[in-house]
Amino acid sequence: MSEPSYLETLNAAQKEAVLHSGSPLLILAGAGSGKTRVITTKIAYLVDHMGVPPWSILAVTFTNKAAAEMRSRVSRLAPGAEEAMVKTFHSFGAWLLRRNSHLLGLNSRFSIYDDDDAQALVASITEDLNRRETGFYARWISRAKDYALYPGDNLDSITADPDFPGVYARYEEKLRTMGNVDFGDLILRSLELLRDNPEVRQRMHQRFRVVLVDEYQDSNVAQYELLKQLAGPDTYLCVVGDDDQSIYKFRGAEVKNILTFPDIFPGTQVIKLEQNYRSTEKILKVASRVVAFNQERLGKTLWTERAGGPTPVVAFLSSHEEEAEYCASLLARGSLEDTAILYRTNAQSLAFETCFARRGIPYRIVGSYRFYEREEIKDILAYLALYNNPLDEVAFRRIINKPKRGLGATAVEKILAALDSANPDLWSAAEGAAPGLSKKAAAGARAFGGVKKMMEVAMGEGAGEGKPPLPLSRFMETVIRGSGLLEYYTEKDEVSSSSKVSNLEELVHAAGNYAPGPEGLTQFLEDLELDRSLTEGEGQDEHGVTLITMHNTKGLEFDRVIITGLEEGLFPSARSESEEELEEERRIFYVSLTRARRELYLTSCRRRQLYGRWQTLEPSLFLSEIPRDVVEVQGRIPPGFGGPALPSGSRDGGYKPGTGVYHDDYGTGVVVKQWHNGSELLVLVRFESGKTAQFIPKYTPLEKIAYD
DNA sequence: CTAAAAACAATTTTT
DNA sequence: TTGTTTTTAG
Repeated sequence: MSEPSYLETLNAAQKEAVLHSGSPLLILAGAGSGKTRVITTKIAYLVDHMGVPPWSILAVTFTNKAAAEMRSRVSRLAPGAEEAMVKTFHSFGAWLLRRNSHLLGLNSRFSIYDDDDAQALVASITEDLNRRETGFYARWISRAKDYALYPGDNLDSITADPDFPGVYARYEEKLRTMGNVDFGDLILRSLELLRDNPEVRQRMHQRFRVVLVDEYQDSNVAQYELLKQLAGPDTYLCVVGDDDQSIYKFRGAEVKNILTFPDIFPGTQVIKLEQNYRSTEKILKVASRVVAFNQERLGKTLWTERAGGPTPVVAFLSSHEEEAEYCASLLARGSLEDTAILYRTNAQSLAFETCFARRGIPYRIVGSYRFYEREEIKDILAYLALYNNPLDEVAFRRIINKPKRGLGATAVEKILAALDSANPDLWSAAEGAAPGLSKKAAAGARAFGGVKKMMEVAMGEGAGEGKPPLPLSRFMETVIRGSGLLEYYTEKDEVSSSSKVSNLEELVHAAGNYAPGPEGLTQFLEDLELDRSLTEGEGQDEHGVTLITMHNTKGLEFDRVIITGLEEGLFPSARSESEEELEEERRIFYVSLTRARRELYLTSCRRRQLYGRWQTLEPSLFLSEIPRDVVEVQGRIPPGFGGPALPSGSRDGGYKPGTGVYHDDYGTGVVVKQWHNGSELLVLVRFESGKTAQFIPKYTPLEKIAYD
């Protein structure tokens, strides 16, 4: 058979990766090395030339955007190959659970709880916890599930909180009684399903002969375990990733998954894609030198044929305001669309927004508003979720008194207590509990029960049995009006000139693409739950310079990249104290650097307003890791830059005598002396008040300030 | 129950 | 400084 034309343009390593077969394959794909191209070509080739039926191929990604991109590129390469299943890990889990809900005791129309819902569930099973605390528990539960840990397991690695195992256990119990799942369950319960049901597992092995995983360095332990279950003796397994671009540890991503892949799957062949097609040689040099400081890596060396290009610039500036001005002056030439301004924290965007608005420079901020997280959207979705699963207590609590029906905390408890065989669901429990409630509350409870009947009629179920279901968009309108939310939000919009009603209309519009009836509704809800970028908010200008967090740039590229805020405490973040965390910050830097095609600027400010207070900052450790001869330095060069990298232990030790500090109780003062007592650093400070005090900066918040 | 005052934190984020 | 949550007063 002749070679298809799409193979001709690949380099040797890429081609080898596409043609490889017969053993597990790990593709280590450096930034800009044509990773997506290889993976999509591989799928096309398998279908076109290896006789693999497309439906027996499973390709897993981490984001919906990546899945959509992959799907469209595959179908362009080989018509027919788009039959391959390309899904995110989570949507694959949902697909699997939906088909096997009976084996796991799930409601067949289960809903998927997001982080907010999970937190609401924590709140409902605990007492006297504020939002912060329930948030902690919800996050710990989610993290435990990332690591495939159950309430009975040793959870010390998650938190030392003694109440955590109990809260986690009650959370799980409640979730299972309701028959719903959270995000973590999409992976964890899929894993259980395959592990405990040999028939299901074998069926999957027969169905999926080829399993591909993209961005494997982002996978967590549960996903890794799921992958092991999915890989049968005859499954062709191929994972693609870059250990240097693993930047999601804080949400459970485990670099070890990719580092140890060859050990776990014996016989693995490793192919490295090291030719970079994106950046100039000079940019790559900066990136390579910096990331080489990391110990925990497999080690690759990116190279390129793109010699020449402008020398990367390091600019030392006096303040964040000057930083914004500096960016603005750069933007005076070149294209706005091809430029991105990167920062570590979202709060940093403000200075740029202010400056650019004043100067009339159009900009767009990536990833700020989320349609799905809006109050009115979540409200209406809660009505639908409770319709689909009438035991969904989280949805119930959200909407029972919204709009106001005169049902307070007492009434809610009475209704929940009325759940029994006569009133097996929360709608009828509300009606059943009515006689025991105050007159006003009783009327409200009956009205609430009535909403369900109205929904049934529109859906052609229950009270509406025999009638054809309304189109889904008409059904949505019925719910919005019948629940009373339309009136409620119309009024709110008038008072606070918001546009909640039009957001609801947008949701109705989106429902128009789905089939009428319960199946369409369930699919609609699942799509919304799993893809929250689906209906991005209005946003600012579609064109203009891009303002974006470093994390959000993953997978993107720009002609010109400006990385801002290279200061100790900001980037690397003050929160990253261990060597491991510092390495993760360095990978974030690496990802940021490798986004640039041609021009690269790095800025570092001497002073910056943080949390409303001016702070003096030292240049980032990372700047000292860049060799002087590969960059051009602008501005006043601070001492220490350009020398050997500082040992990481001394990063925070800078309380030289004369350093200005601020203490919340004592006020401003000057360091008199600093010394070490064993491993602890101590400082003696004389305050303006005349008082003198001694601190261990590690435990006492002392802010360094400019003192003159 | 609402509105005003006080207290309190404040990375990174997809599913 | 900012936005949010909790407390308090009415």
